[in-house]
Amino acid sequence: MNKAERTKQFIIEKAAPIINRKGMAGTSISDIMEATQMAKGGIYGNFESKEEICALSLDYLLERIDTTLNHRLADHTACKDKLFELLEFYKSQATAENAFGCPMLNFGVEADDTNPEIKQQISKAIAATQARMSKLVKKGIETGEFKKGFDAETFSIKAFCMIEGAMWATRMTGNSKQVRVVTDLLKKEITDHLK
Amino acid sequence: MNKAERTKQFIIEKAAPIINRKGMAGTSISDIMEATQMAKGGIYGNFESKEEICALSLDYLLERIDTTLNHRLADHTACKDKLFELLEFYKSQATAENAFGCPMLNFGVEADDTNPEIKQQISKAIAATQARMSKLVKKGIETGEFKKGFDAETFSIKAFCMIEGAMWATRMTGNSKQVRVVTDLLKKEITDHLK
DNA sequence: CACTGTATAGACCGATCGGTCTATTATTTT
DNA sequence: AAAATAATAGACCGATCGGTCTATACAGTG
Repeated sequence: MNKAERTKQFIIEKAAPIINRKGMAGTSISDIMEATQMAKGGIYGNFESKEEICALSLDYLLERIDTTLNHRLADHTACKDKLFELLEFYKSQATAENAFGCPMLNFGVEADDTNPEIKQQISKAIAATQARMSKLVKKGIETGEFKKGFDAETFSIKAFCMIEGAMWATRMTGNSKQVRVVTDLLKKEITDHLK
Repeated sequence: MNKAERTKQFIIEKAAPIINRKGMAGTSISDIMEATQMAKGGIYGNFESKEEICALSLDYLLERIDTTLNHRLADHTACKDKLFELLEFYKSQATAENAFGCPMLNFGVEADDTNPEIKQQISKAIAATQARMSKLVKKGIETGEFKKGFDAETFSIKAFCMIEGAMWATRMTGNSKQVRVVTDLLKKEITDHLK
């Protein structure tokens, strides 16, 4: 990584959490200047536009979640344990002090009706997230861990929607009950499908 | 309603859908000027600030959903039918051409971490929405329509999170499957709890 | 119809927006 | 170390932001 690439990465790492928190329209270049302690020319020497910074920030946030999740799931062998770990991860994200909501939801809600490119990024991320869960269920069936009646696709859609909705509701109401009820229900459903 | 009140209402009715679509930060006064065909002085003669317009727009959107839902539910007597109608309403909102996502979600995501007043409005709306479902389940148990084991609070939390998540996911992916799967699952759960 | 008070238009304000450009400073390469 | 190249600072740009103010137009009342 040469200087330019390192600087680019540095700016994205500083900008991404701010954009996730304040939104794309709500974040100004001066916010990013302040966070990076760089002048405007320094920023624009590395990016074409604010839009590009937003898109790359979203990529960065999504990738970070993906790798974190990959590492955590690798600690377990049983599909049930992997699914449980996944649920715990999202639950912790909803209540964590330093987390400011799911980037998919945050960027997606703003991009809807205004930014087709970002919307496309989100659409892919949703598919990938649901596919991860679906694969875990399917693999669990293959290995004989889960009953054959466990519908992978239905479960992954349901679980995804419930988790996203619950993380948001918990943040809004300041009440962790929402996410707790949801993760408990999903855990029970997984357990019920164990052989 | 005198002139001032009528004008105020008129502005909110024009502004609310725009703000719901483009966001609070993403909507400018000039957008509202264009939609209302009024000059800046005309707008600011009726409101103190853009913030006030946003807050009142949110109130308007929430109330409109509330009254629409009240009317629709009044068409049915059985709690099961009321719950089904409620699910159908949300489903139609997710796929409707003229709807631009749930105002609770749209405003809430943006207000999180930046606008405590709006966040408070959303928090109350979430509680009211869940309470509506919870009451329908409880009433159904009282009237002997539902089995006693139907947990009203758990169901309302789960259903709410699933619906919000699914409406959003359907809008993002452009695939109505998300909301279809979710409403079907919830309908099945309701049916399963019929005596 | 005239009078009076309210409501609106639109010029105007300073601040800030995203973005550009050049002089200067770092970093590489020789 | 010197020369060549890449990267940054910050003044600057026009456009637009939210918001104010006053002259004018309108509505409601006698």
